[in-house]
Amino acid sequence: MKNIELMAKQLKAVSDPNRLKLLACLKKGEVCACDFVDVLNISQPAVSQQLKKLKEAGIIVDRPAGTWKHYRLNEMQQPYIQAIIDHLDEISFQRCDC
Amino acid sequence: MKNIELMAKQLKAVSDPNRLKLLACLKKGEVCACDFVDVLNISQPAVSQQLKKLKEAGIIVDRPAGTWKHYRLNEMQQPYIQAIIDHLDEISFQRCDC
DNA sequence: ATATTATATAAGTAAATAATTATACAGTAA
DNA sequence: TTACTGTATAATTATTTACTTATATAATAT
Repeated sequence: MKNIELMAKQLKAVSDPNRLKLLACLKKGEVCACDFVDVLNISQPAVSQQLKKLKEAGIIVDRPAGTWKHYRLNEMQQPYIQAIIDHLDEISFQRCDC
Repeated sequence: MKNIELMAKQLKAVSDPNRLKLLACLKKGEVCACDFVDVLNISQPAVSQQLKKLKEAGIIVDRPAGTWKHYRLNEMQQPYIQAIIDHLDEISFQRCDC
């Protein structure tokens, strides 16, 4: 895949309000997948699908933790993705007890 | 419109290979709309529609010049858009005689 | 005025997107 | 084992997207 195609794919992954909110939640560190349902106010499968897109674009990574799955930002980002993350205001939310 | 919605709209405008190529062509300065048809290898109306999306997102501006229309990057960009432009390699192309 | 040229808009279409509900899968606990 | 819980996948649907061709608009030239 050409460079510009890869860039377009990554940008497409972040060009959605719900996925930007996911990134905003992740600015402080790891978050349990279950917490996102209340933040976005969409169904659990929808959250799962959005997380998948960010993961496939290499922007976030996951870590299984028993029944749960914790997500965090990839520590290495393309500069243009990092600039987007930097520009997002953090979103605070109610955490589950996992 | 909330901040994050505006951000998503701008990012959506640049999350397409053809529109990224348009920006890459514009890095050096003004370009006549007609030149883009050969660069993207799509129809003239398709080019016109893609330029419109970038313009509506505030990323490029146009300047009528007789029958022609010249496009250039907006001099003020959001930092996350500027980072994308900075990351693009310039594209050189055959210029028309307008 | 008409003809020509560059660009924009309209209408239509195939593919992609983002949600939904239903179901499957995986790990933990009894 | 079975039951329960968190997450992922499948199937469906409405909307959006990015083209196409055809047509309209606007400026220039004759």
